[in-house]
Amino acid sequence: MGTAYANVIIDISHEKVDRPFCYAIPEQLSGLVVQGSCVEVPFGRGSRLRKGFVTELCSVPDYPEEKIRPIAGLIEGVQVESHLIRLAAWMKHQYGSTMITALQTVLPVKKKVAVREKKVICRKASAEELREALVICERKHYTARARLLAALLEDDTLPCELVTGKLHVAASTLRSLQEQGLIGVEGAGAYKERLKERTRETYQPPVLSHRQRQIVEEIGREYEDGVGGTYLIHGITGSGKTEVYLALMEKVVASGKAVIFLIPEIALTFQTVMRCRRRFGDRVSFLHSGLSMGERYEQCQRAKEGKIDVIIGPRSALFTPFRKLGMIIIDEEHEGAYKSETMPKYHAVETAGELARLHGAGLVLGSATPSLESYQAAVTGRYGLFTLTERLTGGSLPHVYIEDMRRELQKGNRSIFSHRLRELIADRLKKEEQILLFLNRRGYSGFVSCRSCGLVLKCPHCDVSLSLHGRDRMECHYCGYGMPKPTLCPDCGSKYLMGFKAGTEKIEEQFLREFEPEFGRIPILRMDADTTKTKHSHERILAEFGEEKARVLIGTQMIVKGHDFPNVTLVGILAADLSLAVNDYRAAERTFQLLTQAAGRAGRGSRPGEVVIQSYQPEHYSIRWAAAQDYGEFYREEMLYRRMAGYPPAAHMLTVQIFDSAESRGRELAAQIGEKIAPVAKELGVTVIGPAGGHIGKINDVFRFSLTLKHENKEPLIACKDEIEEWLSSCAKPEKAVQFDFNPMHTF
DNA sequence: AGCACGCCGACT
DNA sequence: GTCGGCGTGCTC
Repeated sequence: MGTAYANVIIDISHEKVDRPFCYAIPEQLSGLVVQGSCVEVPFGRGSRLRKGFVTELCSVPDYPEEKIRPIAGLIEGVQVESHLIRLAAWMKHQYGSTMITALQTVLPVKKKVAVREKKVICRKASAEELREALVICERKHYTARARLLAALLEDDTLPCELVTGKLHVAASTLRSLQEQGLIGVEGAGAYKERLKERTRETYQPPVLSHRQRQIVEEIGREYEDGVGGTYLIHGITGSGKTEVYLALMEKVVASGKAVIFLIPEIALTFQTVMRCRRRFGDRVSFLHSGLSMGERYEQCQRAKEGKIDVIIGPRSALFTPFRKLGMIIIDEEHEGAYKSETMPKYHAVETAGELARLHGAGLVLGSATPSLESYQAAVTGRYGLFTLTERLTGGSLPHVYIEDMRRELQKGNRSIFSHRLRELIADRLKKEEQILLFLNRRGYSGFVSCRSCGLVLKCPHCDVSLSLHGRDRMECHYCGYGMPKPTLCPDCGSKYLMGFKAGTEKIEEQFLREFEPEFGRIPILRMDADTTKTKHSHERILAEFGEEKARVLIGTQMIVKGHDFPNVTLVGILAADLSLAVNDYRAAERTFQLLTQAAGRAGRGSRPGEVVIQSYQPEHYSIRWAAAQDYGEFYREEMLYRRMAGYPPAAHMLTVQIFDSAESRGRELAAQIGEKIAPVAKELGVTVIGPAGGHIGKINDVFRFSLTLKHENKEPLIACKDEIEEWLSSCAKPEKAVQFDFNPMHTF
């Protein structure tokens, strides 16, 4: 009898009860009640039965035993929530967090500020009866009732929030009036049942290429056979992956099941939205960060009621409560954005795998530069692998030049543009074709340093340098702290305090200096953290460039993701190796992905493109294979290094992150955790590295420490995590003090 | 959410 | 005093 109790989350839409309650499992239900079961439980003063879901089974109640009531009954049938609860439990186990936190990330938002299913109060009796009742109420000084009845004599239906709000009528008053049969409470849904029967435009899907059709047919066949497999579509940029996704989506929707389509948030372009709208009409829904709680709630409702077939959104779209899920599609599967930054730090690709398993659904991953994890799974046969190697437009792959910047320097070229890039830029400026200049460095913004003593101005709250914005303002990218740039060095008093401009800004300056004398005024757009601060500036800049309002676009990563500029025939990649400099096991992979993507931006139209990669270490394999557009060779070489060093996906890794506002206390906690797991780790053969200070020692006045655990398999690492979690709960540490990150995307 | 408890003002 | 409205807080 190990599981005599069950934690139950009551199915009421309110924050205050948005947590599990403990109930006893009666003997006749023993064994039948499982995680995710839908049960009836007595809740609240009057032992009214309410619907709830079992989140956990436990043997020891965490509540005074005499107050625990038994579960009244089991509701049969699979509810949408059952799958989500089991998914939450899986996430808690895999990534570490409390069950409540896992549930909160998975279960649809309880309405809170939501446009609560707008209810209306309506008159149920005749005006005559109402007037009589009103007279009685006035005599008895039932002021609230009188107010309501008087209002109902004016209008026979009133919005509920107006009644309970402006008229100050309590819910209990409403109920007693309802029992008297004077009023009725109705959902507004029936009230304003205006079905916008949007006649779906007769849509002609584009003709698929032979290869595209092959992929759709093969995955489609397995889908119809209920295989529930996982597939990786490795397709170069412009090879038409999206059309494959859309065709698959249509197949699944036609079979009566729903599709979840994940995209990295910034990749949701207007074109994607329109393409889906045309095919799925109002049965497709989009999820993005701009949605209010209410809108999100409404989408969940629509999904639950089966009014939506397709949801498109970032990783959180995974938790859309579809009753029947047929397929999950993840585009740009390698993107770091699919890993959650908050607890539980889940990876959407792995989580999608589990969700698909629970539903017996298919999982389709797509990328031009698959993550090593997915590609390994594909080549070892766990995933079905499909490749798309031809550009749809028929356009050939761009010609790629690698320029060794060390040699440029030897030849006396001290400019940031190599000789070849400069020639090609001049050529494009003459031909009126567009140029993309990509600086391979995220968040490389300017800093301020003293020429006299070498001091770099740092944020007082974080262990990072302040970046220069405009002429004389300094800001911290991590905590938002800002201050004016001092005129004198705060350390040595020297007046030679220099501001170094952000990378993109400097390139713009140099570009103009070198080319304006010859070509006159050149319209340039710049895209970086500085120019994309306001809300839609990101889209605006890309749109302007697309409309050819500028000849040149200079930017960091954000300019290379999924945008088609047919008139771009030259891509310059400056400092290709900058992303290799970071101390991170994924650096080479990220460099390869960025370079491949950037190169893929050239020659998407009818004219062939050229790409110049400038680097100080052109012999590096990630640069060489990116230039050759050879993913397979890159994969082989990179896997060799990962295997040698024991990094994912060759092995598994867990970073235990420790946060504390007091440095010594944090260091001590890290040491304690290290001691605590040492025996377990030794027994399981887990390698423990650290404790060590975080790569950035302090962010927002919170100090950071970490331990890194490695093992060939994931299970021993999970065991270590469980051990730490158990110890932590026994000494009542705040929940956020220790966090777990399995197979991290960045060094901590 | 929904229900009880308890305080407060107006009446048999 | 007592009745009922209305604010507050708890529900395993």
